[in-house]
Amino acid sequence: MTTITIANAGRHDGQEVTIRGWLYNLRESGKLLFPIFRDGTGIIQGVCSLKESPDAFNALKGLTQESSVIVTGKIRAEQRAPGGYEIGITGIQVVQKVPEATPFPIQLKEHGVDFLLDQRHLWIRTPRQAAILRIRAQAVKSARDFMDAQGYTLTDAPMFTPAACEGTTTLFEVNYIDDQKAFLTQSGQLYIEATAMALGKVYTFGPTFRAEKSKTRRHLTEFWMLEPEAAYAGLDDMMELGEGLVSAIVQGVVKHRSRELETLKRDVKKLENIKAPFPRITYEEAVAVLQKNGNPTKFGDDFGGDEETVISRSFDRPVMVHHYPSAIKAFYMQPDAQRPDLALSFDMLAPEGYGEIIGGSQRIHDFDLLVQRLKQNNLPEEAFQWYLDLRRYGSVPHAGFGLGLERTVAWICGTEHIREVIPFPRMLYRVYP
RNA sequence: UCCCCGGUAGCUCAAUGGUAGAGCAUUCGGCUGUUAACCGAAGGGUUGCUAGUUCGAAUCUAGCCCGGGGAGCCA
Repeated sequence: MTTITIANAGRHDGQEVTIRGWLYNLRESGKLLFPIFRDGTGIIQGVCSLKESPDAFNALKGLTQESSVIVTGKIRAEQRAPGGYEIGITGIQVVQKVPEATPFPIQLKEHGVDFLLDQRHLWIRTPRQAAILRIRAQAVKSARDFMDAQGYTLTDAPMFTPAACEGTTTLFEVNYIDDQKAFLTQSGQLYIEATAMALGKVYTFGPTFRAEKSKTRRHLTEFWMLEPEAAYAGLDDMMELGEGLVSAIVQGVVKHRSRELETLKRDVKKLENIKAPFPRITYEEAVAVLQKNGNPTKFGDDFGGDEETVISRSFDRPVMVHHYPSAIKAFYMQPDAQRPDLALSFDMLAPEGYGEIIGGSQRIHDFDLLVQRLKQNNLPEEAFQWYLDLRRYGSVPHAGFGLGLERTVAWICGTEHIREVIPFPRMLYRVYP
């Protein structure tokens, strides 16, 4: 007997097969049962009649949702079945029956956010959530394949750090060994600046932690970030890399996860259009776009969610806004030679109102300027000595950016909130399950 | 930290000052092509907590707790 996955059921039309999975739903119609099974790759309807398979019928009748089962039967094309194929059940083994006293809490209907988040360990079994997690995995694979093909080497940054990377955002403090203080990283950037000077072109990809009191659909306390850094690279190099990376991620998902996008009812045409080059506008041009749309933003203001939405809605592809004022950007960003009040920085804003998915810049490579900026930002110089070493020993112009994985995947999936695109979201006031 | 919204059965919601209800889920019964199946019946409630107003509070008031969305900040 061949054991198959439901996703491949169509290839076994007419064959007797085994499916190992769970009971997703059961419709009973007298002496005829219509169970729907899932196995993580998809769902398929089964048919079981009392007359033809009495043993299987009795095992299945009244069986509770999410009971684990091993089913044997014949695959056949069937117009009336969801998905076009069904399995005519000849045998069933119940691996574990969900007790009636404790039924599976997630039903085939709408549920509230609070409830679903409390049940996240079970929520991920639903077809929609499973599709999202597969798309996330594909996005990671496409991103890493692209970076590797571009000659970038993965160099992992530490999770424990002795000080802030940017000083402004709130850090999680942890007790390190023998009463030392340490913090959970908020970015691997400072460390990959070091590995970039060792290896040339590098990136880091892993979780980062921000103890910000942010309660919005775009924020997680723990999120994953892919950060490239390259020696002898400038702002334009990073914008080119960024548009190539995002194109590769989106096209990889479109190519390999069309079934999942269909499950999510995502408009794939909008994604197929996401190909480099992306539009680029300066900060000053972006301010003009905002003012034309009646937004009160003036030169020198930073953009909030509303502003990002207005700007990104003006384009059908991600747009890169560059040359922000230094005053509203991080201390380590290189000023423009012609316009010292502007930083060689850029943000990439995703379309459809999803906002910033990349933030990047060329870094300050001059020792004295960096020391000056540390002082201006009241950052402890002692903690940054190793970082300053990178400007003492063969300093070169270099640049990089950070891509937020969850924001990118949320946009690709079209989800309302980024909490759905990570298996177990960590948010303000929520660390369960 | 601030602003806005919410908390009623396991779940999704109704009841706006006068006996706390429906659908789903669960249990029992019926149905040979169902599509979140359908039909009939049953069990299931300290209306987030505390105090107050009132003859009477799920409903009005105050405080607190919990959750959601947003601002700031950021990916």
